[in-house]
Amino acid sequence: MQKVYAPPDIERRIYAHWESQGWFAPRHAGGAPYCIVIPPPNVTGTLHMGHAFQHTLMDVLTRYHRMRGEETLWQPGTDHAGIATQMVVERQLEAEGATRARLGREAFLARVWQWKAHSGGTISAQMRRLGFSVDWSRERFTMDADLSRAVIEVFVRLYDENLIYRGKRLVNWDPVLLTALSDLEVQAEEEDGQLWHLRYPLADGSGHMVVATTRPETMLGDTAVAVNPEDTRYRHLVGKRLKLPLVGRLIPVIADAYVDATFGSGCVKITPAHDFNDYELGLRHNLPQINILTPAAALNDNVPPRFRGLDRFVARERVVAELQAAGLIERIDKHRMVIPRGDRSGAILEPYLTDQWYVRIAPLAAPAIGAVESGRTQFVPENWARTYFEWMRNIKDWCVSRQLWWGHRIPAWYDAAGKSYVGRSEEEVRAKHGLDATVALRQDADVLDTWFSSALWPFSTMGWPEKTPELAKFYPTSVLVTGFDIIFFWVARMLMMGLKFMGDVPFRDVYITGLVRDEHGEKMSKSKGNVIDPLDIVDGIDLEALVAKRTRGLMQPQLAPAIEKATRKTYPDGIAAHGTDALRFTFAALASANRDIRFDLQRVAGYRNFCNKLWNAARFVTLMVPAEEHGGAAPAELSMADRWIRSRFGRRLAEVHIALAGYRFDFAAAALYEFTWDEFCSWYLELTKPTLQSEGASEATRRGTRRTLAAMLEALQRALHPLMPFITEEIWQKTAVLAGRGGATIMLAPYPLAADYPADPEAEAEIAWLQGFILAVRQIRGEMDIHPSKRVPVLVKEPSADAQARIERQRTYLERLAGIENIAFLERGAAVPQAATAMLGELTLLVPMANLIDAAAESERLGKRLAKARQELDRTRAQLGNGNFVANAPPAVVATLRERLVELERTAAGFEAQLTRVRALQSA
RNA sequence: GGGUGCUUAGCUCAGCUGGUAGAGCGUCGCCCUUACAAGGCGAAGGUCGCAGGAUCGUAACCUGCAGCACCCACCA
Repeated sequence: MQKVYAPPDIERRIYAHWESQGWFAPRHAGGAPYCIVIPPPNVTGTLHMGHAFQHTLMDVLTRYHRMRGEETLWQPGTDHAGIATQMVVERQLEAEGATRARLGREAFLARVWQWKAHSGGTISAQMRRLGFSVDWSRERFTMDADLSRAVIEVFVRLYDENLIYRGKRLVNWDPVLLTALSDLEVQAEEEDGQLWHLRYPLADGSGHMVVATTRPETMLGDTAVAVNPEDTRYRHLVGKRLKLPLVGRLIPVIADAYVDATFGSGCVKITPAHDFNDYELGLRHNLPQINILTPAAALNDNVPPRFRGLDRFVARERVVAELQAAGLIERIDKHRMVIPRGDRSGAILEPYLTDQWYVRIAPLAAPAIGAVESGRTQFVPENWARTYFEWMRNIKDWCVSRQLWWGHRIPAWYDAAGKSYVGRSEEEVRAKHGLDATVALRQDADVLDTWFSSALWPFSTMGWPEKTPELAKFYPTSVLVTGFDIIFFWVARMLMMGLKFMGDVPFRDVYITGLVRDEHGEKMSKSKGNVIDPLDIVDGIDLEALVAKRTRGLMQPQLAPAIEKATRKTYPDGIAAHGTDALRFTFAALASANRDIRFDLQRVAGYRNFCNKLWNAARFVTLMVPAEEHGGAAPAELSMADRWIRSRFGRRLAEVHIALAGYRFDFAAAALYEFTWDEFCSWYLELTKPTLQSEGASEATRRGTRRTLAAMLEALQRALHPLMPFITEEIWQKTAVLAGRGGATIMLAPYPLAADYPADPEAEAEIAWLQGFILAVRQIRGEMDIHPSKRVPVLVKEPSADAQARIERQRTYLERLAGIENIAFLERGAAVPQAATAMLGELTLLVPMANLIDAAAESERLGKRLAKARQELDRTRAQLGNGNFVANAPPAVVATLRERLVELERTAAGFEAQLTRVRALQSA
């Protein structure tokens, strides 16, 4: 084995092998099914840190359950991501001087498919590099033929049950993308605006009313002015008419409780076609709806000719200017207001009157609420259920039609009169409604919201509406791992659709991960220039390439210099290669509950070092254990250390199993890290050296240690495998044979069970004592700056017979690990030499000072120790002196404290005695 | 206007059902000791945001406040 672990070549080779062997596919081995469906990333997208993070957790679960013998499927696939993908291709066209409209629908779609074919493999290539064990043979795409069929089937069935309808109403309209959006796609942002106070003259010339508005241009579409019915200032005006300025239309003054008399002037202009509240109010009062905008948000022909064709913002200036000129603006206030923007385009949205398809959602939401209430699906952490309930209980009908080309075309056809027919195909529609070939039908031009198909993902990927064996086995899936940002978009909708069409929840658990942020806690985004490609952490990237990557293709190129500067500052040397396993372990270790993760490259470096540590531990084992060790009939005997490490391993495994059952990846990672580094490497490997390298031990004991060494290394690889698949496979391939274990791959080997490593309290107590002894001596050495290669003598003052026996038993280990030349006993009454002192239970350890230790330094050191012991002693005494405590605390707690008191008193007394002696020496 | 999360060592974070405050990184000291200098050994460093309360006892439970972050929401 190489001296330093070099991940890149090893990782690529291993993954290709796993995949070629078909080991990612579910295997029937008698275990229960376990299934995760991947949140399908955008097919043309690239893998970002959030994906890498979430996929790591999914892969940990997948590999863990697979190793436990469960029939495990991680279902991969990608999403067509309607708007996002269409926008990308349109931008490409724009760069070529072409447009979607000029190309035509068919050619445009061909172009998108072409782009998908070209860029669609990026994500899967990245996923392979990160070791994710998805079953590629089942990869799906939301626009595959069978998934599209599922979409149509769902649409038609919902329509047939009157759960989908078409209607003309106000919708959130994106005037740049020229499509309707759902409520969820609206980003409400607070921005600075103005509040214009306009004078509307009464038609009878008896004065005017002042209305306040943030959108003066919409006055051209006003059809009323409303006041609160209780508002005594205006009550007498209700029923009168106003002459709408610039337009001349007569509009009524109406009363409606919606109006807040205390805001603005207490009078509200009503524009039913361009405001959600006004729309509702207009319906209540039978007001006309005058649409004054074109789809691109310019003024249309329903306004006076001089305004026609003006963009909404130009029109605003014109309207304000004309009103101003006419003396109809009372005042203009600054005003903080909420502006709705499209989440993709960033354009200010318009409430716009159009025909759209809607899902009647309340009947679907009710059972989905019930499923979470009853715990059939559980959120982890559970507080996310509150967020879910909050939204679900106030849910509104879902606008599912989009005026795009890229997506699932709505299965509705219209005759010449505009009557719509919904069916699985034109043929079905004609047959069902008796429409022969002479009746011209044209299919609805719109497509469905991307999330409509995503909502079906847990069953559409498994062959629904057919009754497939996959559905029977893997539905409901075990857990969904995703971010809070798509609880509404996706999680809730999957629950609704799953319950509706499969009759059961789509997943048992929903594990909500935190967000991956940059080193300053900022959200990562291209425009901030703080994104990191996970593969750059894995394989490394030099500074120039990183700068280029971050500044290329910016929406706002003027940000490039700042981004470059920040990047050069944060990564002056670029990013070193850390390997996949280190990155994955980092993600797991940072995945605690309820917290975003602030990504810290230093942490990855730490876990890369951990990989190297593990690697070198494996090298040590290969040097110590000969290939022919295993399988021999020769007797073997376990040393205390052998028994100890097995016992410790069992305890750590128990922690890991509990942690993973509760999605505490950080706990699992910590347990394995600490076991590997602190217990296995720092203690156990060191303890094997005296056995294997010195003369004292019997051949049977040496054999026992060699076998334990090999067995523990092997089992440790299996325990670590879900977190660090590559290095563990590599080590396992090289060393499992030493433990008499074989197999084609570690990924199908059984996950170690805690029960196979039962606790051994005797060994744990003995080694704990041994560690205490060694640490005590090392502390003296460290604090006295004794050179590591210098061996020191140790005297044990008046040890009991038991202690003497113990020391004799462990003498070799103590001497070797603490750098002791020789341990001797100081009999009662014998002269106590000048020495540095440590207290270990009832034992006083002395390191004689001759030439080694400076009396002043030891005096200072003892003083510190004594002060610490006294401080604790005081605290313990005070607590035990509290009658209430003794009376009320559980007896076990009191007893423990009493023991500690005795211990502390002994320690303090020992230090005190020694301090007196050292001071005497000093003054002498 | 509702709601959620967070506040613990210089930094990033653990701390499960209340019973002597932990880790990683960083810092300091001594070491290239034959698995590993991407390492070994030792050390320093914390009024657990603030204020009340319940308790024998709280970083942890309750209440209030402050700060930070985020989500939802039709006040023109």
